[in-house]
Amino acid sequence: MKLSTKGRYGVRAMFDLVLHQGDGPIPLRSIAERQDISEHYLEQLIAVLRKAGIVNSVRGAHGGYLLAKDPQEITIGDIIRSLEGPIAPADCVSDELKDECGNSPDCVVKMIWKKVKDSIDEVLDSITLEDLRQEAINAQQKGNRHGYMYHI
Amino acid sequence: MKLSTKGRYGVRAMFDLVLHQGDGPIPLRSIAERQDISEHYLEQLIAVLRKAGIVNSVRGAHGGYLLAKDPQEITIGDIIRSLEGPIAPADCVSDELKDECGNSPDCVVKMIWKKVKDSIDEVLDSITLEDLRQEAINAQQKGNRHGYMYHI
DNA sequence: TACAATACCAAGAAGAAAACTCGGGATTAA
DNA sequence: TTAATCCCGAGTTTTCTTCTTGGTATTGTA
Repeated sequence: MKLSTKGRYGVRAMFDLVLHQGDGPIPLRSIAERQDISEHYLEQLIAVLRKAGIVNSVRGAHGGYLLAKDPQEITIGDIIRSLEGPIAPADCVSDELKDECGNSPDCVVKMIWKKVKDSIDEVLDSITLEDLRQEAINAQQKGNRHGYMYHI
Repeated sequence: MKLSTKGRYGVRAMFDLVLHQGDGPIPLRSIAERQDISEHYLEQLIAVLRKAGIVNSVRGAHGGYLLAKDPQEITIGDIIRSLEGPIAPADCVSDELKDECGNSPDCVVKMIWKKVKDSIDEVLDSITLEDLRQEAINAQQKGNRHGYMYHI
């Protein structure tokens, strides 16, 4: 039940982007350096986020990436689902994947996975990039220099 | 964010056990056959559950496995954490694993993982084997023959 | 006492998935 | 024209999952 680096790196990269909002296109290299992530690997991840409509890219010199929407319209769930696929502890409660089990709506065990899935979705969909930005600002104003550190 | 077969098989095996409570020790083979799980593989999983104090074993002919506690005292969280380790989307919010990040209590990204972890734990710890047994009985009484099917 | 049915144990094998790495091509501001 | 950037596809390494193999130990029963 651990997220892969895709989801974790992706969230950190988007957090980095929202903190640098307004500075024009942010080059991938600078995100990768600040977050200590392999540049080429992050490139693959951000390509997915671009295709999902979460970031826009600007090519050429002085190019980079920008959030494609307002930060309050991008949820952590959007980011993670783009990169990791549907959040589901078992395939039988995944929106996309078909499960091979009988798919009885009353399966007792399936109800467990459904509850877990719903609770994760609820948390992830309730947090936006704007929320993160605000929290980072608050932590910083409290004098906590590490408040906006970029952790795994 | 998918559970491995360890956690999923483990829950199904324990669900199987609680449904056959009172029938004396249940041989692993019969659980494996009903649940369509490799017997030798399930053996490894149930060994973990035995060491965690969730099941007891009876050796020799007519031996098998029994729940070690009352079903209302065994939560799905107990089963899954035994088999999969701590439930945490990232190591920095795992109880057992040390994380290499700065471990700032105010890390904005870490707060996300913490919320996810707490919400999963809350769901899994709120469901006991007795709950599953009751739901299986209810589904059966409603005439739903598949109500207690053993899904992934 | 023999034997069949069980639990218990350790090692390894095959495959899949994760986590990168590499080498280039296309675009654009200066 | 050049340097900085995005874009793309393929390959590699490592780790993890999932399951298999081949046993040994224990115990009820005929």
